Amino acid sequence: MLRLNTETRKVQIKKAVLDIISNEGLSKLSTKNLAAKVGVSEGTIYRHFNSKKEILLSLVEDVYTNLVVNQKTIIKSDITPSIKLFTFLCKQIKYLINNKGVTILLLSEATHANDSDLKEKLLEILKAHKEMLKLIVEDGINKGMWDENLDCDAFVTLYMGIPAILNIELILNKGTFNHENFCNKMFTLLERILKM
Amino acid sequence: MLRLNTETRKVQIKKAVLDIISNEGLSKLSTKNLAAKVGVSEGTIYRHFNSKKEILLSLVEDVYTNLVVNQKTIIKSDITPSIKLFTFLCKQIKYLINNKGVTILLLSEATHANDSDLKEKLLEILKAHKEMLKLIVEDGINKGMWDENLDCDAFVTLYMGIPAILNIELILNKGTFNHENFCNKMFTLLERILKM
DNA sequence: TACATTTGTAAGCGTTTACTCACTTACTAA
DNA sequence: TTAGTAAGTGAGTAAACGCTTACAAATGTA
Repeated sequence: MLRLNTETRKVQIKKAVLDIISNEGLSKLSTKNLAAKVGVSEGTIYRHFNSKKEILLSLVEDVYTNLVVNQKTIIKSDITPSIKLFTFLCKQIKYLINNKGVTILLLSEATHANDSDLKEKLLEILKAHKEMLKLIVEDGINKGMWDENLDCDAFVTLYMGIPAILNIELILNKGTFNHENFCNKMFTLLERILKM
Repeated sequence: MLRLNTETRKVQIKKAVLDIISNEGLSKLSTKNLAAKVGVSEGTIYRHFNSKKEILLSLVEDVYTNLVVNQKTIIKSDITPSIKLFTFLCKQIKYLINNKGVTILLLSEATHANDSDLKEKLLEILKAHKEMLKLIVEDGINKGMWDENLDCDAFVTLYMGIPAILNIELILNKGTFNHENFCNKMFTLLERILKM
């Protein structure tokens, strides 16, 4: 009977959640399936979390920390808007590829989660991304590098489509998909919109 | 006891499916909930379809007919590539707004449906859209209207992000979202990419 | 060593799931 | 009028769902 402390188990459980979501889909995320994936009994899951919903909430909390807080350091850094945008895109795509389940949570559950707490948190993450991106674009315009006539909000919306379509692209180009290549191509197109 | 023929009921049931998906989410699409929405008993659902899966398959078949086949008429029509692209975008967005559940099916289920038949059909619709769009772009390039150095595939990928992010935008801009405005804004950005 | 605390388990709880079936009701055509 | 058929019903199924609990085993501390 292997015994691990609750912090270690919590990490294991949340990792297993993302694993199940990305490989089997949200509908297969049952507590039974989850326990099996971690390698413990169902009771053990409830030793460390009070409910299934609490697991997802904790997971989304982690996403906020790892993705949003991390991205904020890019905004603050002292680099050109162009490199900022490129770095922002690359970091985001890299994170979402390494945590595929997150994209599904963000885009499926945010639109109609049963639980409004979870939905609110997920929308917060999306809004935070849009705001950060807007800061980068406005910075570039103010510095006279990008077109001041650009519709900033529209650009941000179009940008957000990139993470939204990522999972589909991963399936359609299975095998040949290249992370860096993808980022470069998307950035090239974005630059064409921004340029004066 | 209201009696309707099977064709009428099938239409009702599939409409109810989209209704539930867009208003309550995929997880609430139970046969019990579905029967209640249609206003019949659960047994009646199984009088017209053999399984829940069969309902979804038939629904996706309809989407292919109504969306893909319809879009093909745009490709064949005798208008400039620019207007073709705009019409293509508008028709697609309009359809997805009127059938919100379709977007969720297309993008959530296509990535990890349990049923591979359904997944395959959904991916087919996505591929068909990409191919049609590619034809429009290549036409524009060949006619010397758009930049020949453009990465066609990358453009198509970026475009597909628009329907992918649509549902999120509908929630984030609830109340103020305007269909025509959205299409115009997105098209303006796309044109900036395409221009020489 | 003694004992409290933390972690893990197996069995089982009530509810919901997709689906079935024996039966009833409405329509159609001979 | 009657017989055949298509459509609808309500009670039921086994399996899966999220979750609980009584108890056992490992660990920390005295």
